[in-house]
Amino acid sequence: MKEQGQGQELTIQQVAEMTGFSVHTLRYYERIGLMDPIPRAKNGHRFYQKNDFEWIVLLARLRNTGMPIVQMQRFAAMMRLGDAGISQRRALLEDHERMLLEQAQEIRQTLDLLRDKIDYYRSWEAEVKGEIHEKGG
Amino acid sequence: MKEQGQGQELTIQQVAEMTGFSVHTLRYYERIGLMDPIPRAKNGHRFYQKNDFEWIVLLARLRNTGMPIVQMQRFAAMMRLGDAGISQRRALLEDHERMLLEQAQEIRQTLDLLRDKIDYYRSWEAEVKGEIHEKGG
DNA sequence: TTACAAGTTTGAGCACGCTCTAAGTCAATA
DNA sequence: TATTGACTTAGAGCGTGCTCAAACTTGTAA
Repeated sequence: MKEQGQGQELTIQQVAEMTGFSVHTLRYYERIGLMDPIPRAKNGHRFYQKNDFEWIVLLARLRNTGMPIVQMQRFAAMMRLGDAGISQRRALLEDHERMLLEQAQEIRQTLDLLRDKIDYYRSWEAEVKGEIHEKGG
Repeated sequence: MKEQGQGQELTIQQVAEMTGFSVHTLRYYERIGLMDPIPRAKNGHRFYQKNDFEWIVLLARLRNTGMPIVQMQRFAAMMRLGDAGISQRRALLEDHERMLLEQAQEIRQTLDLLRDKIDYYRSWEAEVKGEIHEKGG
């Protein structure tokens, strides 16, 4: 029995490979309420559907950009509220958007600094090499 | 005795305020070798000089952009090598540069996604509001 | 039918990066 | 002289986010 329904199911391994989460982490996230309970096959194994997968991809993006678990839990809770949670969900995403803009600026400034230093090291290396060359003949 | 030398010294408090690190963290960083030992006044209090301060600002940028402590320790060790450490230092900074470029891309993609969702929520909110308005008269 | 691979659960363990505590020193002020 | 406040040290403690361990079930392949 390789397929359970319309053949759209993914095993936990497959989801792990596709999202970058470990299987441990996927189970952990389900445990702490970041996902609704994933449907199980008769043998107890999870099978993930398309909409589960898309939710996990969203979680991955949020997590990879530094959203704390507790905030993702709040977001998941708002999802369960349906209409009643829309404004809160928007507010939470707008908060994260602001965070990312700040993060992006810090990265830009640090990239500028790094490039200055790298250039400086490069010229220093050239100089040292030049001296060695002179010394060496 | 408010000033110790040319009046360029900073207390640990001042450095903390200026860099965003806590005084605890500044002492911790010194302990674990991220900074050379900071000179002390007769009473044992640290006084930070301009070059100490600049090094700490660099540490702050690296840390704020996600460089792990152990990598900063390697970088600090390379500083102590002088000329011999230049190429390694450049390589380490180039590694971090690459990391930041990836991070920046992840942020851009996530910002796109967030904006889509925020727009979607906004239109959803307008719709729900509209229905309430109709119902309410 | 025996072995193996892939999954399950609950709970413990761990790496990282601080953060705090306790006990003490010192200089300035009331 | 007593108190206050900012600092010192060494070491313990803690929050976050996984990550692993142990014991078990199930389905497939030899």
